[in-house]
Amino acid sequence: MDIQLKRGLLDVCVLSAIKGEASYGYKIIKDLGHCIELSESTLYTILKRLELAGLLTVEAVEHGGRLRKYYRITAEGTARIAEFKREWREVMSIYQFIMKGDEAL
Amino acid sequence: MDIQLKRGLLDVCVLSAIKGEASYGYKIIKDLGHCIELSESTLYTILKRLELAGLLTVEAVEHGGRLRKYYRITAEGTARIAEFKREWREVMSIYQFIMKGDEAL
DNA sequence: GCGTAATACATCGTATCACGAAGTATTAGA
DNA sequence: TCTAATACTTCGTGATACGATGTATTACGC
Repeated sequence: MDIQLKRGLLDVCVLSAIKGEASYGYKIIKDLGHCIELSESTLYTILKRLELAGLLTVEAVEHGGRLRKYYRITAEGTARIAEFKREWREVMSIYQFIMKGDEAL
Repeated sequence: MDIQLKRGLLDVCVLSAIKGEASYGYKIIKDLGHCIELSESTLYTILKRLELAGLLTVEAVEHGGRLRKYYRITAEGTARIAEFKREWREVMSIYQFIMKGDEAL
């Protein structure tokens, strides 16, 4: 799918992927793979950005001799999802505009 | 609204604004203003990009002593809108994923 | 035992793109 | 006469998705 179209969705997708329970990079990619594909470099960039913004927290955990970073959503992160939900109404009205005059919406 | 969220919409919005009849920059901004705001620098950048991509054609017309560039959608431009329509199904399924587990969708 | 895939995270450079700032020019109205 | 509206252009910047590449360990097939 179009990269530009993904841009506004990715951050919130990642937040949504950890909103239930803490998760880690590799798992997030697998979980999201069903509906939206993203590369590792993209994900880790996003995770770092979201951490800096305070939307999630990180906790490194030893797992089978390997390091695993668990990401947990914060209250700000949850608020971001709620904000997205509000913005979505605007997005839909733009979609309506684009489709205006088109048969079979 | 969030810039990232706008990104995937802007090009198609502009195409949609000229899909009925040819229009020019200043008018497109006014027409789109109802549902999505964009600055002049943004619009003219988009118009040039869409022209280079063959999604629209330009025709300069003298109007009241001033130059006015009329933009007209091409078959490729119309196809782009149709493609967007198809992509939108994917976007909606991503939206469903984000909202999953949320009361009151 | 050995090679390969899977797991797991990180960094760098690049291309795309929306936008503010600033500029040019004309016309209409206060 | 000054300002606002009309109309288009260019430049620089910051944000960001991604491919390429690198590092390490574990698990599995042969």
